[in-house]
Amino acid sequence: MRILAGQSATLRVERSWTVETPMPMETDKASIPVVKEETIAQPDSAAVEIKEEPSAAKPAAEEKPTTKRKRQEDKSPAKKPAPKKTNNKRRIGSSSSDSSSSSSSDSSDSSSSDSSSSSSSDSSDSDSDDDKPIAKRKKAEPKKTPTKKTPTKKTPAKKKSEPTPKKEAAKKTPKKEPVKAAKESTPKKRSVKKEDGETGTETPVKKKRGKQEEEEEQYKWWLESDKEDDSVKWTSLEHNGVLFPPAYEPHGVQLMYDGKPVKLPAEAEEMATYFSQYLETDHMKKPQFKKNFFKAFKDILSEKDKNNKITKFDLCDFSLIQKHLKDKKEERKNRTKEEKDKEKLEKEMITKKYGWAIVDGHKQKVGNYLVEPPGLFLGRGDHPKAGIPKRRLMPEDVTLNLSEGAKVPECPISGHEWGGIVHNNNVGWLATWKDSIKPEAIKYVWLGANSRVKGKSDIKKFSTAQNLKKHIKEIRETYTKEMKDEDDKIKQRATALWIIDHLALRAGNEKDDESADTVGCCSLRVEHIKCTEPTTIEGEADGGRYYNVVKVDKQVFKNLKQFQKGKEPSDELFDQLSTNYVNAHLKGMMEGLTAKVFRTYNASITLEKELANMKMTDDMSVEEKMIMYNRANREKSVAKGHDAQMGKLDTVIKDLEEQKKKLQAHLKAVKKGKIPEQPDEETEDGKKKKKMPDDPAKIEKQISLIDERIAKTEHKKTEKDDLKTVSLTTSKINYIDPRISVAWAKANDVPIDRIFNKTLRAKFPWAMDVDADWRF
DNA sequence: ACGGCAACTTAGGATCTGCATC
DNA sequence: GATGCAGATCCTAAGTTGCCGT
Repeated sequence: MRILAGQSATLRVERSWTVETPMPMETDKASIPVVKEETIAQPDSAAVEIKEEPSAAKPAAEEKPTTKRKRQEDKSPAKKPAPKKTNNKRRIGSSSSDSSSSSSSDSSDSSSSDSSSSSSSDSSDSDSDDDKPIAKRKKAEPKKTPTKKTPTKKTPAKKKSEPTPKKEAAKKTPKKEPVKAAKESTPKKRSVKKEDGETGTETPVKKKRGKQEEEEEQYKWWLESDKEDDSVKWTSLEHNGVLFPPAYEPHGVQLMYDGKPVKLPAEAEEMATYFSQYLETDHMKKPQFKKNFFKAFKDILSEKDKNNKITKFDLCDFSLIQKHLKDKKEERKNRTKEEKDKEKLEKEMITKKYGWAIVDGHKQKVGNYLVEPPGLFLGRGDHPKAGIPKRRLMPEDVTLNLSEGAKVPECPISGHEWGGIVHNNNVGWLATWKDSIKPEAIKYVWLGANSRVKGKSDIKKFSTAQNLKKHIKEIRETYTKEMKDEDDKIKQRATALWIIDHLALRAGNEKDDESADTVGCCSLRVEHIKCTEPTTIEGEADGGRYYNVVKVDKQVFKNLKQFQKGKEPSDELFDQLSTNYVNAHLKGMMEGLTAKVFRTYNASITLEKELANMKMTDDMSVEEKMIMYNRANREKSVAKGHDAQMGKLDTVIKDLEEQKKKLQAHLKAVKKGKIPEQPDEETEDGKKKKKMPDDPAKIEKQISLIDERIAKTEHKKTEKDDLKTVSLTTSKINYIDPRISVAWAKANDVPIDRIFNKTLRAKFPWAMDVDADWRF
């Protein structure tokens, strides 16, 4: 099992966060051991043992059938597809007008471009500035339950996991919200936008293209006063649906089975092809992956050919297909400029069509508009379902969400129909479907990270974290006190909170055994915590175990011991807790507070503190200032300790050392006059292993070469350790309030683009306006 | 008060890109 | 030009949380 990722990061982090914590946990690794025992506690959080998974086969088997079944059902389109009702004509086509793809690349939206040509689009941009009003303006007509009804999610339909497609709505009653929405926006007009465009009338006036192109780029939604109800995500939504990957084109390359070429049926060939692309990856090290794949492969083979003879994985040789894939890749790399340009153009056309949605009159980027292509499931860790083929999605699998009046996008695959159309403005997704491998998993197409909907929720996240600042003292005092409560449940809760606060462990929901085995706070098991003497070493990562020692205060130490007492290693440490329970309690202490808020809060407050600690002087160059900034950030990212890249270096070193040992042994033998037999071996990736030379001098030379490489790798490792900016991006994206960095940059005259890359800037446009003295 | 599902966020591997180097 | 990298970006698995029904 793996401990939740976040956690590991946490550990180190803690150090920095110390400041704020009531009980300072100073400690650096070094110090740890020294501390007096009682105080110290060292929960090792994470020991991770990789556990082997249950038999892979079984899940696979079941899965498949399901899929199939599902497919059939889907067929029924259910739902009335198009509520189109009124007018609406499509803007769709038009929008595509030209526009620049280029723009797209740039941050926000380049929407402007299009304006020129198509009416529709332009309108959008122009709107941006002024339009806000526009959007709201009319809307009237659909009055009826327009959006309202939307709320119905398809939910009702589904009852349990029935594959039943969506039936849309069961109409759940619209909750009141919708109502509200409706009334508020009295004037609303629905998708005015398009109309405008089409008509070309009024709106255009103001839009006047000219500059607009440039200005429009930004729709400053964060400046809008928003009294609107949070639960209503839009009043009008139009988009062009989703894109499906092209159908599989058989290449005819054969599989070698037991030394003989076999022509595979297209379906099997497709599956074999997906598998072949992973031949040289770590996925091959997971037996489960191969097992699951092969089971599915055999099934499809026997379905297509009653006399299928391919039954043993070990007799399959995919190298021809692999070779073919490599050739194709090579070919792609060598495309001529014209070919590349042509492709680029095609891509732009596609983006133009699918990459945008019109939300309340504003053109906003869509996230992943391409539905997940078929392929093998790549679970992380030792996932029991790794390697199972994900089936190809068809329009029938997909439900779209758009305005009631909006035009329903044409189904991109002829002869097929959308699985359903809903009008739910209480949710932010544009399209959804069920995962074929994990039926309980639902996939979505969302608006882009820089869209209003996503941005608003980001702001909300950070303001909740800011709010925690006001309550943290009391919360900490409370749980510190409660750690001594006689009621075990409260005691557990308090202890868990301590862990969540200090270690940034995730909440830790329950999971079934069909999932990867990871744990978070509430699902920690007795075996994960080891309360040892102070001498334990910290941060030892080897093999599959992640080991970490953290100093905790006396009470926590005592409590953990108590909770472990009398339990089996596999028992839950906090047997009385559930994430629901813990979150409910948190909510009682502060509105909107949940376990994950602590991570955001701690990460943000720490950065702000670290930045404040950096002594900045006016004569520093930007470069020097950046060093300071990175150092402040590092305090946190360092927490990560061994990350993937470091792990890789470790592996390299280990491999080299092993090789060295072998050579040394070989050398010894040779010197003694016996030359050992060296069987033909194959390395994992199927390449022939080179035999070791029998000449002592050569062997020695090889050894010294290896020594050199080891030294080099070690050096690299140190360097990396030092810089460790790793995952900085992640924290910037997810946890740290961007305004902290922006304010710092302004205060120190550092250009924003030195701190935030393009993606970040696009994601946080709302943070760019803060003043230099803004404080979290 | 709980469990399950839907919706949404976050993490981290896979891929792509641009750039430095050989 | 081919290579190798690292950072940016894409993609989607795997979390969390709210809500709703029982």
